[in-house]
Amino acid sequence: MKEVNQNTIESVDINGFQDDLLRWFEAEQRDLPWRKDQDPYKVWVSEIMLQQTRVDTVIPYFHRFIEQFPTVKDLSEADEEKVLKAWEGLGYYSRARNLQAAVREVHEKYGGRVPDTPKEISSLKGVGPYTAGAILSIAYGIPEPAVDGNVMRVLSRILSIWDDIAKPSSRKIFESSVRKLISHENPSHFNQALMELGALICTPTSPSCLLCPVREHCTAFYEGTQHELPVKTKTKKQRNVQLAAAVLIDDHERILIHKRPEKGLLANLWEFPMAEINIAYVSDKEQMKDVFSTQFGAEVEIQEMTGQIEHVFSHLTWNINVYKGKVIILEEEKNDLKLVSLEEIKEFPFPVSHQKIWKQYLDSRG
DNA sequence: CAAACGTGGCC
DNA sequence: TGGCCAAGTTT
Repeated sequence: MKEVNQNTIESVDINGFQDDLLRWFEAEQRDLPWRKDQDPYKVWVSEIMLQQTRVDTVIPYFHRFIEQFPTVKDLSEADEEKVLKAWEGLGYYSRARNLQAAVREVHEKYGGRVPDTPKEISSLKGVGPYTAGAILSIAYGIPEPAVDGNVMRVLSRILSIWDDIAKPSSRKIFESSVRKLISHENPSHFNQALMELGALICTPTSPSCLLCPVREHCTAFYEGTQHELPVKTKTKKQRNVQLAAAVLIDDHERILIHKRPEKGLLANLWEFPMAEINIAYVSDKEQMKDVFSTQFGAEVEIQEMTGQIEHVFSHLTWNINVYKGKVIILEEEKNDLKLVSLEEIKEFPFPVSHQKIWKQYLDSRG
C-alpha cells in the first residue's frame, strides 16, 4: 500500500546526508572535461549540451566546441552556420542557436562576464530553471537548486515523493526539497553529487542500493519501494510522415541543397530537397518531378528511387523515399537554395536523417 | 499545461 | 523490435 505524496524531509538527518553524499562524490566522481575548471562559459556550454543528452555523447562535442569557440567573445563573433556545424548530430538544434544568442547578449550587455544572479541568468535564451541553478552553483558556488531528471529520481526515492515527475508542476516540489537539503559550504558538489548519484547508482530501472552511500537516509530503500519510484506517466505515441527527398545533380556535378526555415523542426539546417507526399502517390517518378519542380522552382529529372529511409524523432517518424536525379534548369540560387560542389557540401550542417540520405546516394554511385 | 523539439543506446 | 531513457526549454 503506497502512501500518496508522503514527504518525509522532516525526518532526514540533513548534515549526515550531506556528509555522506559529498564524501562519496569527492571520492568517486567521474573525470569529465567540464570539471577541469569552473569557467562559467565552459560550465554553461556543457550544461546546454547535456540537456536530454548522454555524457558519453557530449564529451567529443564539448572538446571540439571549446577548441573552436574557447570564449564568450569567440562564440559571439562566429557565424551561426559554423556553430550549427559544430552541433551537427547532437540534436535539439535550437539549443545551439539560443546559446549563441545568449552568449552575444553576455558579450554586449555584460562585457563578456556570465551573470551571477538568478534573475539575470534566467533571462538568457535557453537557460531555464535547471541550467540557471547549475551555472550558479557550479561556476559561482551559489546555493540554488539544479533539478534535473536525476535529481527528481534520487529525491523521489530518498524522500518518498510520489508526485508524477512528468508533470511540470512537480519540479517546484523537488526544488523546495533541495533548498532544505543543499550544502551551503559546497553547493556545487552537492548539486553535482545528486546528479552523479542518479547517473551511477540510483539508476532508473536497477538502482544499486547496496552500493549507495546514502541508503541509510533513503526512505524508499527502507520501505523497499525503490523500484516503484519515481512515478512517471508514459508518453503517447508519435505520428508518421511520408516524404520524398532527392539528390539532384547539375551538369557540373554540383548538388542542390535547401536551407530549412528558421523556426520549427531542424531549423536553419540544410537538407536535400524534400516534400511531404500523399501515401497514395508513392514511387511515381513523374509525380516526384512535379513535386520538386513546383516546390523548388527548378526543372528536374528524376532517374530512380535509390531506397527508403526511416528516421525516428522524439515526437514523429519520417519515412522518406529517396530519389536521384538531375537539375536541368534552376531559376536562381537563393539564400536557401544552393548548388554546391562535393567539397563545399562538407561545410554545411545537415541533420542525421539527411546524412543517411547522402550516404545512401554515395553507395548507389559505387 | 501539453506538445514540440534530435539522437543514439539499451533491453 | 519498439518503447524508454539521457544533466530541459520554449511556446
